[in-house]
Amino acid sequence: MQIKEAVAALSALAQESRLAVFRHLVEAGPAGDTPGNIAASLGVAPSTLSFHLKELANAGLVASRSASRYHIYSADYERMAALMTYLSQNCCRGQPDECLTPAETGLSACPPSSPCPPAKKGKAP
Amino acid sequence: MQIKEAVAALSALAQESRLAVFRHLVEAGPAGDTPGNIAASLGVAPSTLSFHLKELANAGLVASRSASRYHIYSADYERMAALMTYLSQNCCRGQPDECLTPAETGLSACPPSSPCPPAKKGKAP
DNA sequence: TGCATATTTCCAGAATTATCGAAATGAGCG
DNA sequence: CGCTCATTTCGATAATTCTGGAAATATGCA
Repeated sequence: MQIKEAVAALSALAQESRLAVFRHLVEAGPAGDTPGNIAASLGVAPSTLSFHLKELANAGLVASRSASRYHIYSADYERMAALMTYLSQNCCRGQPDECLTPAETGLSACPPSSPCPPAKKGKAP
Repeated sequence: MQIKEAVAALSALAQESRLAVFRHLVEAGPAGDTPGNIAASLGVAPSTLSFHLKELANAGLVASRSASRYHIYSADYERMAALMTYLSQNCCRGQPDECLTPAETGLSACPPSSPCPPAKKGKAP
């Protein structure tokens, strides 16, 4: 992922309505949901929701498909994971001892490209 | 983490200069860096950088401390990890079979609060 | 104390974004 | 073929954000 794509994805999520939409779709899972349902569920105008869905789609965070006369949007889990990887890339460079451990966060803060050794107990100066 | 905090953190990162600053600090590790160095390294005016650092600090993504006559900013890895956890919360609900596996991403897409079973091979409808 | 340097605050202008009503588009169904 | 409903596009307005120059503040040192 490149910085422009990352900014696009982060911008897409950096807005309360859109973050709510995205989380709604994350919870909906691969089955996704229709704009009508989402708009009703979040209480925004259909045109507003359409604007937000387009933003999310442009950022690659959601995908759409058609089923009968409905459109169905769903979250793109791979894109989400790619964004997370980008954010933590090169963490700990030169100071691996201080890197956050998976146990502390529930997530690995370091992707495979910059593996994170077990934390020791030293403190930063 | 609550939605307002998440939006604040995402907004802070959703800007090219600021994302570059944050990544610079992530690479710098716990040792951090001074505004002067960061501004020179990224080619932005000191006042502009100060504005961005304040945004990142308000979002809790960076911390600052003083050393001699310098200020030193550093990335807050825990906050970053909390944001990632928030983004993937409740993923797969009701459809765990489709959840992205750690092996596919290099990251666990599912935090401990909604553990992600091994993916099977079924496809979404 | 007073100077030098690092950093932040204040200000104003330019650019971008969020919102929703009204109108246009698209897809199925009778 | 034309109706109907779901969704998107258009347009206009309001609000927010990014930017850097100038001035203010802070810190250490002579």
